[in-house]
Amino acid sequence: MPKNKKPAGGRAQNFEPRYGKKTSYQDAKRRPGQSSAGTPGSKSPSHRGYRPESDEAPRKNRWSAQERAGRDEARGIRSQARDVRGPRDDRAPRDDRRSDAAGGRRPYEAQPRGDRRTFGDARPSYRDDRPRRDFSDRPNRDDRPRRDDRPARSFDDRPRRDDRPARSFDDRPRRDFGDRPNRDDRPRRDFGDRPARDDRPRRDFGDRPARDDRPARSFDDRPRRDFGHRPNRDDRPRRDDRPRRNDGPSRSNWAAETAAKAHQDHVDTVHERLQAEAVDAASVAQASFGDLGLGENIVRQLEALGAASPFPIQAATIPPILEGKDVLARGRTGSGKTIAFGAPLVESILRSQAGKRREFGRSPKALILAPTRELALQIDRTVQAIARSVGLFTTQIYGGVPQARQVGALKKGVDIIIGTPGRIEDLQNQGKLDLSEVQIVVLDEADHMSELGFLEPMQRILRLVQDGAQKLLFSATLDREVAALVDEFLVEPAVYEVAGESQDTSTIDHRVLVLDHRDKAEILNSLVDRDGKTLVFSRTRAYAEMLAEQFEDVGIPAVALHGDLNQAKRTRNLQRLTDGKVRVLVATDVAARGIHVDDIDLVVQADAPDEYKTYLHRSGRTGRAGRTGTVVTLVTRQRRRRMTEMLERAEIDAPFEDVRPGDDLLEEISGRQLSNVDA
DNA sequence: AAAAAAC
Repeated sequence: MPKNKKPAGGRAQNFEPRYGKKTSYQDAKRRPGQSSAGTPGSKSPSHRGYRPESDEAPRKNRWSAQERAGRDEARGIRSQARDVRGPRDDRAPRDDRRSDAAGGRRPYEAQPRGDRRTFGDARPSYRDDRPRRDFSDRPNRDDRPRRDDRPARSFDDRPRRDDRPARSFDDRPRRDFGDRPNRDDRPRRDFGDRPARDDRPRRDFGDRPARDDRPARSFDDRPRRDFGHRPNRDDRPRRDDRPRRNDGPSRSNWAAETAAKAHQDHVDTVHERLQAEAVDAASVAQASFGDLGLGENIVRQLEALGAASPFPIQAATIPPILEGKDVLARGRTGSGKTIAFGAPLVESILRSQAGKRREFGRSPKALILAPTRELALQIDRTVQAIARSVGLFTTQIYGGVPQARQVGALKKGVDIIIGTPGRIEDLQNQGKLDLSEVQIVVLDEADHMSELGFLEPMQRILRLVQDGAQKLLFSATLDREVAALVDEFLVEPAVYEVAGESQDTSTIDHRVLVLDHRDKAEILNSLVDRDGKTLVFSRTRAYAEMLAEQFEDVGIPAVALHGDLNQAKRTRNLQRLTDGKVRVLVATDVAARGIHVDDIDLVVQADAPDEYKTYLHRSGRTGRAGRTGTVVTLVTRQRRRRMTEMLERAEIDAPFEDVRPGDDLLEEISGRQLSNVDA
């Protein structure tokens, strides 16, 4: 494990910020349809709204870190080190807590479960241990005491909706492109006018001919392939200086791929650049965050977050980002990408604001975009902590929650916006968000943000930002798919990746179970009936929901995470897994990318993914920061061939094993992790 | 084809 030099600082991304004093503001969670709204929990165990008295006190912890952070943000409250649980020290103790709360491992049958969950929001019934769950939706009740201090906020913002001008996509700016012939040949066209071109060696637009042959963009081919034929070779001179390169296994793989699939075009260029820089990353691995150019406060905060010294991807990207370059970076899952862009972003904004007053109502100077709300929340947890260490403010702008709080924060003035495309565009169109002063834009999961449904919104947003703004694109699977954005918005981007990050050096153990469809349910039950945290992926929302119910039916506490749930439930269910209140989360691909939960040691793909990139991202929910983890993919016999091909594209070696209910193999997989006693 | 992202 070359790049995991400091697994110690490992979970840098999962720390929780210190929360300021909590306020009782909870309108975001209260739902109109909530039946018990306003009344205290029932004293009767049989009542749907039952809430044991003993829950009262501890209940406060129910608020998720992000909710609290968001609330504080809105109220402009400074954090006060009142952490109930330290940033990352909560991990160890949490396990213990878990076993208590969950009652330890129990066989399916053993689980006493009250009435079947009624589906609405509350499926409290079966979990004796967690009655308050239902209340989650209505936070108010519980913490009500606080209400006193703080007037409850009601959806005052709601009304605005009306005044809100409808968003019409028609007026989109991109029209300009009309003149560009490019779409087809798109990439180079732009560069033609751009001066950058000249100095920019890696762009091999010249050879682009490849494009032609490759009319359809296939996502299948991974990006790296490209490197093989990349013309860049020219700039390669650097390689000499950096020895690492050679060792980088990834390189050779790419070369091989390239040879096999030389049809790729411009993207290749980008990638090539990556390799070259990768060497650098390694060479600077010994540098400290301070050496890389970050200020004292930020360095101290990073340390508090568990990031004592920079990971390779961080060492590689921080300097160029501080220099103001546009950067493309690829670092495999769990390699510390959030800090890689978050820390230098804060440092840069800080420098640009040096000597200036923090004015009320100032427009945001940086924008960080993510594909899902959960990821946006998670990124904010890291970036907000860093930003606040130097007096800068962040706010989350994403959908599914009332706008009021977000708009309120914007009115006061924030420095960094972290959010999802839809709401950002929405508020911008309403005139409540001014992006004209944005100096740095980050696209996390950039390749995903360049896919069909995301590309146009991203283009519209980027066009609202001043031309000179710095652009940073990050992803574990960065490939040519980002070309559409790179070509239009980036100038001479530097590309980075960490050498040696091949799947061979991964800490993830991959296996494929071949089964009969009729045995699937039973086999899944066996796999998730374990002590460690398990993340199960399904292809559809309906199946995710169904599986969660199925697991609960056999006594295995489980929650679901997918787009059919309201944001409160999504946030809460993910938090439950993070807290360890449940050890099984069944999710759609909404949780495939970026989400970091410590200690997920088993990822089960109830439905095999269709794309190798999806496979890599889902797998990446485990084995983070050098930890070990297992990924099990269930396939029927008919799908073996497809699965084999996909694994090849992902460059993953995984044994295929036939399995039937009751096989020891299942126990081995499910029990092997963690403190298993059966072993 | 599904999922995600605004209301």
